[in-house]
Amino acid sequence: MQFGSLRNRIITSLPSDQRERILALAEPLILKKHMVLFDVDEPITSVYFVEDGVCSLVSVLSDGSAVESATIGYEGVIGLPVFLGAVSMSAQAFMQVAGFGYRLSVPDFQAEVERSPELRAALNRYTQALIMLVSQTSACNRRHSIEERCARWLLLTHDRVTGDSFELTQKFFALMLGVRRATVTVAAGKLQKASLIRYERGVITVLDRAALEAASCECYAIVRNEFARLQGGTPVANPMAGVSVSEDGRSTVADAAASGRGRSDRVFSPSSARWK
Amino acid sequence: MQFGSLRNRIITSLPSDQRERILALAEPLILKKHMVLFDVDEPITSVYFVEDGVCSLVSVLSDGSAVESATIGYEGVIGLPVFLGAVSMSAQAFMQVAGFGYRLSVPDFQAEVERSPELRAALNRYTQALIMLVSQTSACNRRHSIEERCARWLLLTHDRVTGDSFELTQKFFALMLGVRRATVTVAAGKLQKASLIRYERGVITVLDRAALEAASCECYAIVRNEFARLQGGTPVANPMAGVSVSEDGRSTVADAAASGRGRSDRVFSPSSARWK
DNA sequence: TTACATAGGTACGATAACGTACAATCGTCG
DNA sequence: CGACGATTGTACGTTATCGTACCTATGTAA
Repeated sequence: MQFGSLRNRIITSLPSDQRERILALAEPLILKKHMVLFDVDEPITSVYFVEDGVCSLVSVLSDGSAVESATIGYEGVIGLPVFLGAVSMSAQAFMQVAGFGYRLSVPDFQAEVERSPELRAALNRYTQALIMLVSQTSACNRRHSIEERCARWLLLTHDRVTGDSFELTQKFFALMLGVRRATVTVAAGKLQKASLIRYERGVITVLDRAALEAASCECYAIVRNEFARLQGGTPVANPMAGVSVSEDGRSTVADAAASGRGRSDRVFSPSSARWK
Repeated sequence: MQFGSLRNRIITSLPSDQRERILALAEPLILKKHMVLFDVDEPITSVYFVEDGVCSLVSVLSDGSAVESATIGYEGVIGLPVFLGAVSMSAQAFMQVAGFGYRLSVPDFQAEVERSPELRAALNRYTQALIMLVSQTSACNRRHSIEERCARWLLLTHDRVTGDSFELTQKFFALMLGVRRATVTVAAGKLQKASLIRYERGVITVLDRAALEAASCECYAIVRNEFARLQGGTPVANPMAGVSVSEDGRSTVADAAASGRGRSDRVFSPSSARWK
């Protein structure tokens, strides 16, 4: 991946004249490892269109710990709060895996948003995708095992970087997943022993992507499919089809809980509480 | 709270002519308990402005379990995916605590969005608030104890309903927090023994709000303050100030992790990795 | 009045992840 | 070259929460 081979999905979705106008205004720059693109409650001064690499959006807790709520790569943009009318956010965005991208000053960005309905539409769709990503990650963090979440995270990252290797120490991996480093060592160790990945002093290599997908929870596929649907990639059959909603398409979580069948029950009942 | 005493923050933020136009188009309706406002991957046909009660946005997992990623009340709207250019979402929205609100058909809603910059701005700000809520909830779900999360959830709900009592069985409470019902029984039992709440056959009563705030994690205050900041309520000093960011205002989570000090370290180091 | 479903309380062994600590290896820099 | 920091691997006792089951109380409907 080199400068010039544009792949940022927001920018590439624009008509060519707008694309070129933005690129003329934007400053291409290397996004170094751990570079902070915006910080907790500090004014956002630039908006970044990632081309390569992975940026982590993390929520910081008062005990000093932090948990990743989203990863952002070439499919998105860093600085959405500006688009949404805020000047800052109670979260931090920093580069987890180094790469590069384009930087636009907030005034330039706002001017482009103002004059381009296509840009607004692309940002709106990305916002929707981000909400879905953060929601799914939230549920995943609560219910899925470390090993599944490791695999999910590696897949999301692999999708966003060039090649099969990227820099990531277990310390940062643990930070992202909200667990101890030692927990990551064990979980990633299992993936390593099964030859799905290789880990060596801060560099991780994906060896068997298909097996990694099998080792991950459904969250990866759900997220990938939603992004494809919203950004026009290749949609894949939703893995939740036939599971979360029964054949009549009217069943609900509320019903499943209300009807007294537990969370491991895979078939929901027909709805009765549903609004008529 | 009666029909007529408008308090939905999106609608009340609009100029009076627009407010009345929307209310003329909208259908007031009772939002019954467990009514499903939109469902996983099903087309969203109406947008709801909540006036009273609480709607839960939940992610459904393939084992049939579900976890709440956001609560929505009079401060927001159900159907944001439509505003953001999607027709459905891989999540379910259903009334957790009954109430009432206004319903707008998707075409009417889209027409209003089209002609009102103020509505778009309000929806944008709410979208930003929602992203922050979901992110914070995600981190909270991963790191905070059940008791803290119980308290947080009760406070968020208490803010959105009329009076100090509302209907909520432990089964649904557990569903929201992503834990077993028995776990909620124990955690809520502690809050009850301490006289912070009272629990009786599906009705929960907040007895000591101040103590409940003390029992909750910081997430409640962070979320409340961010909503106030974005929607023009009464901002309160951010409880994270001085914790997540050191005096020079340039410290980062990345640095805290990179510098070898653990997650329980409350002071972050000055930044060196930060972009220059 | 009886039967039944719903709601909440409790128990108990199982287990995933925790906090902490320490050792081994490797790279870098004085 | 030698010291030190960074990275990974491993261990051990602890703890929060799990899965499951069972009991009681209460409201509701036959």
